[in-house]
Parts: sequence; structure tokens; C-alpha cells
Amino acid sequence: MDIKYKTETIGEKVYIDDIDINLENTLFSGQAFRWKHDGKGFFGVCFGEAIRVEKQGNRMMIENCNAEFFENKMAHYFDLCKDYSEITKGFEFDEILNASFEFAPGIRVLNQEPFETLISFIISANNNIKRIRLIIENISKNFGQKKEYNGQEFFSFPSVEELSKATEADLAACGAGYRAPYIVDTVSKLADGFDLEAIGNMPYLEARKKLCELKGVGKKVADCVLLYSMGFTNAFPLDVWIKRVVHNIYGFESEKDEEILGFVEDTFGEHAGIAQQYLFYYVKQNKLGIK
DNA sequence: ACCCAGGGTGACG
DNA sequence: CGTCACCATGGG
Repeated sequence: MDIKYKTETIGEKVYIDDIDINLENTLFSGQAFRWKHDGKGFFGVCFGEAIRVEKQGNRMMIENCNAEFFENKMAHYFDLCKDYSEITKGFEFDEILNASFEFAPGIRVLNQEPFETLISFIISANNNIKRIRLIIENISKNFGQKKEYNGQEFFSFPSVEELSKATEADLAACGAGYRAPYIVDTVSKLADGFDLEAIGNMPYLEARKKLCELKGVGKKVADCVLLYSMGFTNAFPLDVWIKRVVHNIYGFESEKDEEILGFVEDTFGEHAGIAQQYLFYYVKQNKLGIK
């Protein structure tokens, strides 16, 4: 169900009118790791470019972005074609999701770059968000390209080729810990022809299975990559917080991942992953579902 | 000192 | 098929 947004381009700024996105909740709900607060807005690095975004009332501004870059990249990055009001309306039967919407409205599930998302979520295993952000920043500083925007220095996330130069010791020095060899192995497979782009066109289960061939990628990490970078809105990452919610709030008893996923699919349907993002942020911020 | 963090791997039944 | 110790690091 595509929606048509209205835009206006002024120089290197694109404005999108009447868009129901909350940038704070979207960029800090644990799906992306490189965005920072920047005055009234946010500064990030997407597709190797510095991007600044800001909400001005119901209008969203994307800075350092012309009309072409917007249509080719950023509109999809922010998932602007999708009608979120229709999707969230489909979840209103659920009390906990309603509470999630009230706590943090306007979350959109991003379509990030697959390689960066893959490496980011390999790092995420048994880790915390603050340290995940730090490690990704260190990797970008050491293996990405140094660039500048408005006198502000920033680093692109490295390409497969650039990250191929990193040794286990290099990545350990970035703070990756025991995940360093996983990253080296995965990057070498990608450099050796493993086709990450092709996975986006596969059926969900096949795509997930393929991703799990990579070191450091299990079902949860695969689901994060599928949901946050490849548009699989049915992918439902099962992390410790979400599992606690399913058990202790929804009252679903089975501990088996595949049975939990069956339950959430039956409950939330084809866009379950979007429900997951709202739930995750809500329960984590409020420390709900513990014990 | 112990437990936890957006888990996964490999070994062992 | 399931279980489980272990993994590097920093914060509570």
C-alpha cells in the first residue's frame, strides 16, 4: 500500500510534508547505531554521505540531500512510501502495542545498507547498545573513509573491500572482542562472492537460512538484517527483551523460538516486525517484563 | 564479586 | 533433535 508524500527541494535540502515519523524514536530505538543528536535534529552517515535530518512541525527536512539522492536513497531509507497509519491501526486491538504507540509514536522501520547492518548486528550479540555504537564508530574510523561536511569530520562505514583489510587483532582493538574472528570470516565470504544483495529477493525463510551460513549470524541476527535492511517486515528478531515480553506479558509459555515466532505471526501478521520494533523500544526503555 | 547486555558457536549426549 | 560452557568488554 504505497503512499504519495509531497516534497519540496531547496538547494541541498529536501522537505517532506505531513509525514508521520518521529525521528528520535526511529533513530534511537535500537535499529540504527550511528545517528547522533545535532541541535534540533540528528546527524548520521548514510551511503557514505553525511546526512542531517530535522523535524519542523509535521515537516521533515533532510539536509545534504538533493532531489535525486532523495528519490534514489533516502526516501527508501526512511521507508517513506509505506502507510504506517494503516499498519499501526491494524495493531490497535492489542493493549500493549497501544501503550507502545503512546510511549513512542512515529517509529518507522528503516531500510539501511545491508553490509553495515550485517556487521552491526554480528557485533550486537551478547552486547549492549552503547558499546555496539562505540565499536561501529571505531571500525568506521579505522577502515572507512575520512570525509567532511560543513567543517565537521565524519567517517563512512567501510565497504566490503575496505573492511577486508581488517585483521582479527585490528577488530579486537576496535572493541569487537570475541566477535572479531566472526567479522573477519564473514567479510572474507562476502569478498569471495557471497551475494548479500541477492538475499533481499529471496523468500523469507530461504533468505534467513542463507544469512545463517555466515559466521556470527544466527536466527536473531539474520532477522535483524532482514527487517532493518531488506524490507522483510515479517521478520521478528527474538532478543532477551522480546522473549520476556512474550512470556511474562503475553503469557505465551513455550521457550522454543520457532513456537514463539508462530505465536507472533498469528498475533501480528505480515508486519509483525514493525510491531516488534515498537514493543522492543517500549519495554526496554521502561524495563518491563522482567521476572 | 556477580550479573547483564538486541546471541552464536562448538562439543557432547 | 536439545543442552550448555564459553566467548570480550564495560556498566550497574
